Amino acid sequence: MGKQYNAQETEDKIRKFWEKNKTYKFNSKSKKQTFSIDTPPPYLSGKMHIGHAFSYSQQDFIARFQRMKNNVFYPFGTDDNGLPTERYVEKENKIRSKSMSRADFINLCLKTLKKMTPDFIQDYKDLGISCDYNIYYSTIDKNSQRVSQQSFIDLYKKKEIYKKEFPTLWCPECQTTIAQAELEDKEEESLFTTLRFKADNKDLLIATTRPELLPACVAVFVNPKDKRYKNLINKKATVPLFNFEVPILEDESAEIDKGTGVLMICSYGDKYDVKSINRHKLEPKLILNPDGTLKQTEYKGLRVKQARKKILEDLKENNLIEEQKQITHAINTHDKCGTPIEFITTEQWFIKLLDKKSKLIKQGKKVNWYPKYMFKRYENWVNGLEWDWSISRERHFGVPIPVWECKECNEIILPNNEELPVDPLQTKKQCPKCNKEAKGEEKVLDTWATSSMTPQIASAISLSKDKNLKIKIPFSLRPQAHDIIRTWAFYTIAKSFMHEKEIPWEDIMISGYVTLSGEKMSKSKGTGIQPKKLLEDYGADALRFWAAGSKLGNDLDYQEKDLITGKKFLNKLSNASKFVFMNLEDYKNQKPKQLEKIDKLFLQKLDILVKSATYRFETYEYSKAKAETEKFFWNMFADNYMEIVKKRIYNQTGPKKISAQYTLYKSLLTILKLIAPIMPFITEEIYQTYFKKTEKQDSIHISEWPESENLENEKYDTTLDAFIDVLSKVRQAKTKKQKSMKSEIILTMPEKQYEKIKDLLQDIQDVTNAKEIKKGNFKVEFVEE
RNA sequence: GGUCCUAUAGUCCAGUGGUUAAGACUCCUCGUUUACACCGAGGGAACAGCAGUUCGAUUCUGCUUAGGACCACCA
Repeated sequence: MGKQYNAQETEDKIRKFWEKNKTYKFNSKSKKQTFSIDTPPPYLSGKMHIGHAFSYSQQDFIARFQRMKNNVFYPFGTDDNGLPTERYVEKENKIRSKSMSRADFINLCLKTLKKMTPDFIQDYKDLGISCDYNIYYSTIDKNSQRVSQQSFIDLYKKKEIYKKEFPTLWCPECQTTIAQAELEDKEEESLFTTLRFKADNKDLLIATTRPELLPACVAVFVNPKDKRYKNLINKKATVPLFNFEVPILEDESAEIDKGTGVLMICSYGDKYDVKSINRHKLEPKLILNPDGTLKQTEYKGLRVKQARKKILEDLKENNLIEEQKQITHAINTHDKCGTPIEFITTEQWFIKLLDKKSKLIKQGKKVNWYPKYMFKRYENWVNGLEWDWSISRERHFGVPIPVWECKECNEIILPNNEELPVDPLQTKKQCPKCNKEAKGEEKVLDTWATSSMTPQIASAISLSKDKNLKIKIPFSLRPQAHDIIRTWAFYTIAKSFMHEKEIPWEDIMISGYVTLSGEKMSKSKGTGIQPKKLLEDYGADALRFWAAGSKLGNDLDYQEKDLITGKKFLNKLSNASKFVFMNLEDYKNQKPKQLEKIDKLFLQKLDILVKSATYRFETYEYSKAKAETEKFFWNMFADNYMEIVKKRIYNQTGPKKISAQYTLYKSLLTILKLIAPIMPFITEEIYQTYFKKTEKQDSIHISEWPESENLENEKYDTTLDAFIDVLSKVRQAKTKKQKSMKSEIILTMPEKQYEKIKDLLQDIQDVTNAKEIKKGNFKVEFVEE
């Protein structure tokens, strides 16, 4: 090592060392307790994002800490299921998925994924994420498909799954059902038009933003308390332009002062319509095709927006518009493509959720949330659920729904466990009842239906590698970001509850976001910050150092200066280690019979740090562990202790020197271990360079976490604090006089102070370069040359 | 509109019912070359506002303001 620490070079070397030694391989024979982590599988799309670097670093801090205490099960997966992958593969291969068979398209996806996966995973390895990459799954691989299909079959048998024709949230762009969790608000400009309906030969004014749904109008609502319309109740209204009659009904949900107080119910404009139509048992008029075009009338074939425009023109021509104004309002869109959603009646598969809301909240409560308040978000979401989980998707790429339906008697046929994973479009089945051929289900499962099984998937993978190895549910930990509490965390809890009657993990840690000048980073903002570039410029340790800068769950502003600080820390650590071992050449790794008092006091301080840092890591407060260790190292160890022992090390021989050497060795090793989870590369480098020959373990990351020596009963000795106080005063005096720290002095201190540190007089003399120490009023005199 | 989070130097970020309110970057002064100028010593600089609880509030409570997240509304 030179004077300056070269992160890039070292990290490259260390990375290879870990790979060669299989440092992070899960040890199935270990007698230690297993700490199992339900690693988030990232979407395999493009390069690693700074947000990923942030949250994966945070979970890795915990994984590495636990690895030094327990046996860590830390798999790695990629989420290759679903629309983003489908889109990516279509683009990459310049094809349309619907123009080929499902099996062919899945194969193409798998081929494309295989090509890009290694590069993608490399980013995580470069960051030092310490997964066992051999315990790898893709959410579309055979094992995942099997687990996912088993889940479907199990829930079907438990009568938790049903099929129903129902107006569901529909994306006309992706042409598939979506779940409530996939909705995203979007502000949109819209025309708010007040139309002239007719009732009792008079105008009945109704406002709407969706005139294209006029042909689907099935009723008009007014509030029973609304005096204006009382006489119209149960009469008929005529729909403008289309000239058919609909009933005027009273409904308490109609708000008197909203719009004109009258509203039209169409099939279906929004979920309010869906509910209203059900409540009043009205016959829906379905006018939308799955591709978002209109069915009937002369507007047939027009897309929603085109139809709206045309109908408005025609309304205007016929003088049926009373008023029109521009408004902005929020509309629900599909989070994957931003297309406004519609309600379209199709036959879909559902998992029952609404019947177990309170039980799911109870399950959520059993999980330890870090930070605690994140549970509220879970609870709010579950309380707000309005639909069961629609799990079928009209897509090509995904886990096939493993059922056949008899064409004759509609009997549902399930596959046997040995057949899984199965594609019902590839395998033919006959109805056991009527012997007729059954039709394979064409739909695939919602991606969350599969990724909500990650504990079971990872567990199955490990079992396939080692027959004796069953990773139990609940896992120890789920790490994830807060934006997917309502999806990933929620669905996983729901699935484990329905399958195992268990919580999926004991703890859940939720990381915050990376912000830029206080604002949330978004893909649209582009953000020129690429982890890859940062790794090249500053190294993974520095990036991780930054990621350890905010407490769990908090957002953190990205600032380049924090990486510079990290880099400085690396340099300091590297240099301090160099100093220590320069002075340990004649040290035989022996514990001295008698420790010098100041060494003992210093080790006591170190012990307090160990205790605190351990507690911090155990409760996921890695940022505090890091801050405390960082401060101790720089201030206590480097600036104070090292200065204090310099002279003794240089000039003394025998027990006094050995005591200092022992203390330096032990404290440096301890500090390295405490900071190793945060900065794995440099700590490994120092360990390999200096400690390896005397320490047993091959890698610092599988070495024992430092034990605190249980000083509870021992009273804390404040002598060292008093000592440092004196030292600090002397330094102050030297600075004021603009003298060198090495300048020789005569030190006078009060009786009380003198008595307090009387066992450490030699040390204070050494570190302050005092020629003489006297009692009296505090005074620093300089010895002139 | 509802729920939740956040508010500390120019910037980022700790922490506390009584503290000289910590650290980093920046700024100023000085020092230093047998670990380190990516250094050392020292200095300057902060508890959003208003009320309440309290002997005492930056810390607890309420409100206000600002920012953020999630949800709802979208006639």
